[in-house]
Amino acid sequence: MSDNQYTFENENYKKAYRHTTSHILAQAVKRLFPSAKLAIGPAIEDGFYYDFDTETPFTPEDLDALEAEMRKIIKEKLPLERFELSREEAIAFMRERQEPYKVELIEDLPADAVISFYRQGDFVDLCAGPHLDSTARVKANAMKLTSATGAYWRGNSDNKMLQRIYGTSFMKKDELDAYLQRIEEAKKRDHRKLGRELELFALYDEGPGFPFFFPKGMVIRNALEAFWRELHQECGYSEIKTPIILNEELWHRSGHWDHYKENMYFTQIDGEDYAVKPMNCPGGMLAYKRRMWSYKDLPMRVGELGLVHRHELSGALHGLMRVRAFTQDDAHIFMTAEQAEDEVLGVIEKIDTIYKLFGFDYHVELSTCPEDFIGNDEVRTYSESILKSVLDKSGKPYTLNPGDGAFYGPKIDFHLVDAIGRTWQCGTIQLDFQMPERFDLEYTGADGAKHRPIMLHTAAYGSIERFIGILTEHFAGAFPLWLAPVQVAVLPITDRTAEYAESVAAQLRKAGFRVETDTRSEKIGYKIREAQLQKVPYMLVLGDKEQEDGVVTVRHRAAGDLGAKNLAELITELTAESDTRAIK
RNA sequence: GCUGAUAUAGCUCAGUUGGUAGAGCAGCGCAUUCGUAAUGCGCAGGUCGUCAGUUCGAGUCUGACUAUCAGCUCCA
Repeated sequence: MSDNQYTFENENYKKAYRHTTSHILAQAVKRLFPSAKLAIGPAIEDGFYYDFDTETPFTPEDLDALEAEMRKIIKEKLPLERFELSREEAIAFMRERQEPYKVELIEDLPADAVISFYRQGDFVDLCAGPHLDSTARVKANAMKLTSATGAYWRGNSDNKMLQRIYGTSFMKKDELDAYLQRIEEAKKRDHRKLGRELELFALYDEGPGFPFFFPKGMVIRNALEAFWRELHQECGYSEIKTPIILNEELWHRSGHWDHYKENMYFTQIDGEDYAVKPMNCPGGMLAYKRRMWSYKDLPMRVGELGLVHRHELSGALHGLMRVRAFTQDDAHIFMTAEQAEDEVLGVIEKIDTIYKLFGFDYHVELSTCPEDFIGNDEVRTYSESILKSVLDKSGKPYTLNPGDGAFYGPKIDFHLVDAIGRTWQCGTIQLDFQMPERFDLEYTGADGAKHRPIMLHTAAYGSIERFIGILTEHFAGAFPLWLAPVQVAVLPITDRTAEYAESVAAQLRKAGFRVETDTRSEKIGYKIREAQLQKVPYMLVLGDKEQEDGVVTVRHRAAGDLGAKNLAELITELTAESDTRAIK
């Protein structure tokens, strides 16, 4: 065994350590709330949780008391002992202890299974293990119960809601402190807070899930869209715009009525039923059908920044990350089956280009067809094999996500990793044989006969709104120059240099920069403070000296005072920084 | 949608055992003309989320609704 067996470098040890902490929590709950029924309590990403069935929810005071009890249990140095029972013995054992959820769990295990338990003092739990050998191994001052919430038994909203306690534990207090600090940092970066402070966007009670974008937020939106158009033009895409409201009949044809009705908004026009689009593809199908195409026209790559509306559950809404109206950077590629691999590879490269530009790391998931897949088994196998083959050839590592694809086909998802290590699902590539079938899409082949194309549905940002939310948190509001709502703040020191400041600002504007001039009769320190808080990339401090020498003194929001520069020289530098979309 | 919590000025928050609201910042005015993260003084700003109820009297107590927050479920 290696020396690092007993460290968090060892994933298995970390899991066992936290799982043991969760057993200590359960033991504490049984001591303080003897009537509580045990459900499950695994180790998770940043800690652990345990679900209990209790008459009343846990209060913050309960959590404090439980933490104290847990420390006691650690002090008692209880050994953890494993023992095994047969299925019948195990069920009888848990019946006797009046643990109905444990009984249910055991009943779901195979008949010949050997069932293991762990005992620590008076507490026994059904558990596969492994565990630490003693409660004393858990560091009493490096664990914390973080929250108590409701959670459904077995994650199913038809089941009873249980009380879940979340907690975390580390081997050293320093590590716990660092973890708590990271949570604080995430709070500071919260896009809902920054969006308001930087006047980018906001959500109002009048429109739950329907975000407002203010002028500064629109600068970012427009810059992202401009970049999207530029890149897609280079990659051979054309662009369309399809209607937001379309006849209900269309949604029956597309299958959305059967598979997505619960999430759709409906309306009536002149006595006819219409639906607000939750996805852009049906509109894209109609656009394709405007005329007959030749095999020479394929692959046909068509983009659409399409505004979609989805009725999300009220409790699921979250700032810009989860909204009810958003713009997808949708792209549809109509092609032959032979072209599929090359096209998928092309999209993977395109998405890679976009994420790298923002400094995002990412990982890839392959989701196979779900249970309610609308195609036959042959198509299911074939389409899944195409995506798998491309991923294997691309050499990108990926994980498998069985049954998580769209109702019309399998998909490749891109989860990007932000500046503080959180992941977000954004990009997607979905392979679809079904929509072309349902919409009777055709092209004329070299043989003069009519053939059916297949298609890809793809998105890189996923949703512009969510992407802006992620970018806001990723950069903590300090957007790179090309995205910054105000790129340069011109700050005259006294009224004497106000006119000079205006002329500097005018030249910057002429060079294409977004500039604000602060001519209020405030001290320079105050003006700098405001510009810093607004995370403006560059500040130009202009006093009598600068005016006399015809230069500007440059301050960067992160690098600080950069000294005096010739304005023309600065414009050249900033133009390069902006045009290359550099992160500084 | 479900469980729990919260809702007072543009923002962040006070508001004691029920006796019809206060601070800081932001805003506006005046003075100040200043060299790299907050100049001073003054002014204005709220039917206390909404609707009912209890009470002589409700920001404060009760109920319903709405929104938000932490999760569950779901997902771009």
